[in-house]
Amino acid sequence: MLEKRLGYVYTDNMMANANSVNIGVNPKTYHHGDLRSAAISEGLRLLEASSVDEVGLRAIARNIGVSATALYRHFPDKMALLMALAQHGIDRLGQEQRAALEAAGGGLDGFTMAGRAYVRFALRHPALFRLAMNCYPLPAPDTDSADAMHLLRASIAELLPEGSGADEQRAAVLQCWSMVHGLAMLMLDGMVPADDAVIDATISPSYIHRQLLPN
Amino acid sequence: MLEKRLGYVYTDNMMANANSVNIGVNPKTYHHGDLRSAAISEGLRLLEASSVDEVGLRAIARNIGVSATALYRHFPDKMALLMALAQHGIDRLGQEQRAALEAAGGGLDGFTMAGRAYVRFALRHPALFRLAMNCYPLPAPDTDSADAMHLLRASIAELLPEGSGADEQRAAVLQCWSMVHGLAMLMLDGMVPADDAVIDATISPSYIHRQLLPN
DNA sequence: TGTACATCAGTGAACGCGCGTTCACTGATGTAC
DNA sequence: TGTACATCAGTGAACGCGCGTTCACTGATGTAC
Repeated sequence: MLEKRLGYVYTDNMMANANSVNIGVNPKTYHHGDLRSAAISEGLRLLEASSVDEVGLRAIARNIGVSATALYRHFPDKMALLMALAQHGIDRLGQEQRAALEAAGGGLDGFTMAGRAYVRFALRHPALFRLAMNCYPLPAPDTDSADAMHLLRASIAELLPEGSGADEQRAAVLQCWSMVHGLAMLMLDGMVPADDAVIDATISPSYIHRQLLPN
Repeated sequence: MLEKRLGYVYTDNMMANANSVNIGVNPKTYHHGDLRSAAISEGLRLLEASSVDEVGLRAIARNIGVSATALYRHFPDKMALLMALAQHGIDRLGQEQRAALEAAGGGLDGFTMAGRAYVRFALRHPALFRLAMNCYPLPAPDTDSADAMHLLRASIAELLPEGSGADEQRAAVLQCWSMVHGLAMLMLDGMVPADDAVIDATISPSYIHRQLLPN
């Protein structure tokens, strides 16, 4: 029994998560990757229920049933652990956006649904979303570096009227992203009620459509 | 000498700020209000150079030259102190927006300038802005409670085409506020370069104009 | 005018807390001979 | 096949840190008589 051998006290939930995280891990480093993914799973779980600054090395280690120092075999320091959590947040957000876009068949409606999915993700995972936004590095301005960014850019390019220049495209990208991101933050901070109907009314196809009209 | 009598070690800067904060204070509670405003001034000063979680009771008291416990004569706890700082942030932001609006003579241009002022304020006072957004209570949805909120609502109402309904107005308010707020947050978090030209290109009269077109 | 006294904004010591990180260590694993 | 050995993921104790908050206190202020 793996649990016994290493002295871990895994909960079922953690094992399930750890397994999903473990997919594709090099068998030779399986044991190594195991505590690492358990830590990340527990970090993500903590982020669901707490704010970012309640998630630390000690808290994660404690909940995993492992000494705090054990984590230093897998992360150079706390920052690295948080970065790993943030990366998961970015990935999940990107996946949900892409799924929403494709479920609606792309186009104006798909783009709208992707925006709504962004806000709903933020509301469902407030601490994870905040952490991801705080940690994610500045994507190079005009490259395909960030997945979600790329998706956004491609969708906008597709929707803009023919003959639109790079400047117009850039402005449209920022306007859409800002609006969606801003709505998410305002709702997270309690300045706007986190109401589903409000999301739909604010991020609407007609809004996007107007936004993409030629100047 | 006030400084000597109370044993405070005020810096010039603090006295200047404290005085401006003190305007209108009841003379009977002047001594009382004095340390209170010194604490707030120092808190605001610290927020200019640090992140929110480096600003605490002890840090403020230390910089003022006063024991940490002294602050408990003026604030029931740390939260109350942070709330007071947040309120100053809200007030200053509102003032700068109003000034920008009026300097441009209102209308579409004034509204645009107010939006840009919002983003620039956030970039100039990142920690204060974040604190204000984190602390500020949910304004009642359709009242005049929040000053900046009121300003925004009134401007939008003025700019919307005649015959627009309450729903359209509400949506337009949220769309504008979200976009501006989102741009501020994206720049604060380093996801978009904090570039003046980008602000102007993103928050433009033509964008606002399109946004206010009838559906 | 002088004195006794209540008020109350300050003090410093102490509390308990939880954090990130370091250190020397242990003991199971799996390999080389 | 059996044994010696290197590796390295774990351990628990300890470090220093800074925090918010409490406590009993002190001493200047200004008032009532």
